[in-house]
Amino acid sequence: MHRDMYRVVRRIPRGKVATYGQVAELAGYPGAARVAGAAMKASAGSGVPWQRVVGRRSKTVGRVSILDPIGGTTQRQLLEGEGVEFSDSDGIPMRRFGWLPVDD
DNA sequence: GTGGTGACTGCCA
DNA sequence: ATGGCAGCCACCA
Repeated sequence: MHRDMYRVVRRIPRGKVATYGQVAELAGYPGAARVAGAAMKASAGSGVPWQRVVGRRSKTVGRVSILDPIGGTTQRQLLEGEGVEFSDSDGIPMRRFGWLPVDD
């Protein structure tokens, strides 16, 4: 259920980001990354910090950043506002801003 | 109940 | 390193 996704997204710490696949898995739908995405778009206005959920290959989705086709600009703004830094070459340095469910 | 679609991901060319 | 194709899972028609 989308609610499960929301629950997971909501527990992402401020200043950290998670991938769709990660959210899907934690929500109880391993491999259903696409579903997570669908849930995100549906979450618009649901008070869910969807901006903290990004695609693992956020840099190469058909030649462009996946963060652009959507409300990419808005999302980026929000994330930067939380302290997440963007790299022009790698998008978001998951190595540092990737959310680890353990350091919750 | 069957078929098609998608804010994804991973492997192959 | 970039571009394309196939596989996944849940939801809507």
